Amino acid sequence: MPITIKDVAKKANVAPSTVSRVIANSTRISSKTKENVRAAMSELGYHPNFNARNLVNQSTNMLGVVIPSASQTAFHNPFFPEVLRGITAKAHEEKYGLYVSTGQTDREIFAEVKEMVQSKRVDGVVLLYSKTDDPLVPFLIQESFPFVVVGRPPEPLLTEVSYVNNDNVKAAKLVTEYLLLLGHQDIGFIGGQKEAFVTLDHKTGYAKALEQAGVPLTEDYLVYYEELIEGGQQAVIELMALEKPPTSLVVADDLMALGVLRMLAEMGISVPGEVSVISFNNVMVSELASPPLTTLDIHIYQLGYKATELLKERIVDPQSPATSAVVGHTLVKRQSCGSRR
Amino acid sequence: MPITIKDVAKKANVAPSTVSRVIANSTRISSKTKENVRAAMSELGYHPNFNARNLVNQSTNMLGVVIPSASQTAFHNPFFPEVLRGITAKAHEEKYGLYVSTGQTDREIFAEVKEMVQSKRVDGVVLLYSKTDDPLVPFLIQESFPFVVVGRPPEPLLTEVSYVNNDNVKAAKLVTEYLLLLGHQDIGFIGGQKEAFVTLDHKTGYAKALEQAGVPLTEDYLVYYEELIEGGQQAVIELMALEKPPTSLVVADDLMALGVLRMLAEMGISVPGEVSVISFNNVMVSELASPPLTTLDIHIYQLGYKATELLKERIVDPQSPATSAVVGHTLVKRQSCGSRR
DNA sequence: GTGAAAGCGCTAACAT
DNA sequence: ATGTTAGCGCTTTCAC
Repeated sequence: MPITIKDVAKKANVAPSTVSRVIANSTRISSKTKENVRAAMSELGYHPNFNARNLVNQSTNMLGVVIPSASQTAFHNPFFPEVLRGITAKAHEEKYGLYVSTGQTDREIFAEVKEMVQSKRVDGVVLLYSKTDDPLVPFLIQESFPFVVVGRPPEPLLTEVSYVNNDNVKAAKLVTEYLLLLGHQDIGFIGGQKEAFVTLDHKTGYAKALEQAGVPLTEDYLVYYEELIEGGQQAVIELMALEKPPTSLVVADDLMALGVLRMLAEMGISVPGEVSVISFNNVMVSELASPPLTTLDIHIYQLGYKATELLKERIVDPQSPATSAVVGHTLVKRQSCGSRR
Repeated sequence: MPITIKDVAKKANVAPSTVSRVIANSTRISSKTKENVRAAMSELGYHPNFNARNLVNQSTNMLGVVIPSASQTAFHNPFFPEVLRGITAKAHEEKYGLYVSTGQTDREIFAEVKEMVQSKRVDGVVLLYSKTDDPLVPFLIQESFPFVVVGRPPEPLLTEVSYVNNDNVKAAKLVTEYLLLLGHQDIGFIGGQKEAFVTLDHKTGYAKALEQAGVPLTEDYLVYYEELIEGGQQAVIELMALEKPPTSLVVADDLMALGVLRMLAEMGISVPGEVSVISFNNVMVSELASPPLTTLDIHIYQLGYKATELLKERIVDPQSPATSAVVGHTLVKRQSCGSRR
């Protein structure tokens, strides 16, 4: 039989409400009573029951974190642990608990989110991805439930939802320009999942850079695979089999790039001697690749941290307009890119 | 104003208790009433409020997951995402939600666990580590709160707490013997955190193998560092500076081993030509090392999955005796070990 | 088979 | 500054 607020009240000779006020540290309680009550609390080993508190407060101090359905694979990509670190840090600062989704398929996840929203398991939701035609975003809007997405929502909703993102267009443009300046003309583009906004944006930035440099875009140079080692390997096969294979590669993700490097090595193609490789994310392993990967650091941790910050705002004031934040990027030059002159 | 059980009751012309029974799918409700009530529920878009339910049931259907305090760094080690995958999978099967700890220091974590236990935020706890003199285990025992540890508890508590572990002694013995059989005599031991039980066990297995082979143990060959790239690098410096440096290395963790490989490469020492390296865990990146790491797969996913299974048993029947499970290991031979003959 | 009513542990008017 | 009281939304005896 656990100790309740009533037990404390009795022990301290006050009303339950007084105890409640002491817990909330209300200013309208004399410091003497506070002392007494606190003494009684610790003497009895009292601890507030969160379920009771949640029920009356209609909130749980929990944040839901939704990891994409590819999570079996997703968790293999260091991106997720890293965003999680950022989310965790801010959540902890704000005294929020984290409820992580465990669904394995899109349908399961949708059901789970629905449940956590409608059953009020959490006060807000962080979506760790965004892709075209995702049902979650419309659902959350319709329920007018606080949420934030890491990445960006579809164009028409840009002003309606809070999100934090990199400027992926600019990012892709930058890396492409870097390759261009190194003298490369034949630049392959190894994109990630085709439905992901980040992929679309990368493509746009890549195309812009080429256009601006007056280099025609070769459709054959555009390939799309999952952000996994295997994806990178397959992409290389596809690209290197071309009549005129590219001399440099823009790769959507470090992990993919590792696959790329590996396949290239197997083919006896030297990096950066014959082919240059540049990728995105700057996940830890990119440093350990051989050669160490030149990559664009997108500040993943910040992404998570900022997202949680925005989410908190929305929870505290649900009426507040949707806001967004752009996290910068920085080029980390290592040894996978070489000059073509 | 959310829809409550009362609204449904009114709509269906029954009492709230009846609705409750329908939710619980009680057998003592006529199927006709069930139909009616369910119709009313979906028509109104009713969803049970978990906080209310939790309050009366005195449970939350949540599992707490405690990640070690080194989590800033820990999350960098793919071990954690991988156990999490296992936990997640089983939790989802059993319809449990996951509440992950967000504390950054040992003290914060302890406070957090205390809070989640005493405030009944979760029904049980998974401890993702175990080290000597950890206060969490005694605390949870004292509170007689259901929990399970991944790894092993201190000897005296072995029968009191549920845990799932590898046979780390045997594992370390195996890898050491492998090196021995390849003709190595001078085998360095790069352990992880000194307080961790896994480290102690590794050390024991290593020593056993040497003893059994009649090879004297050289104290200088034993070094301990954090399970991180940097740790591996420093360890190599320490070991290679010895008058008679080892010709092979048993490394506590793949990530460390990457650091080892790297530092060795910088020193111009070839692997496996001059020095052989073998490690534990078989985390994805070990395959991508150059040379690809020979490592002992400890089935991390299984560890998490099994742990959750045991935890569930304890929650369902808190009186049941503590149980434990041992997860096997398999040697994954790749290219970082060579013969010495 | 179904309803009435009490109560899980807490908070927040409202009263004093 | 403190006590009284009425719920929060649900489950569960106990009636009938």
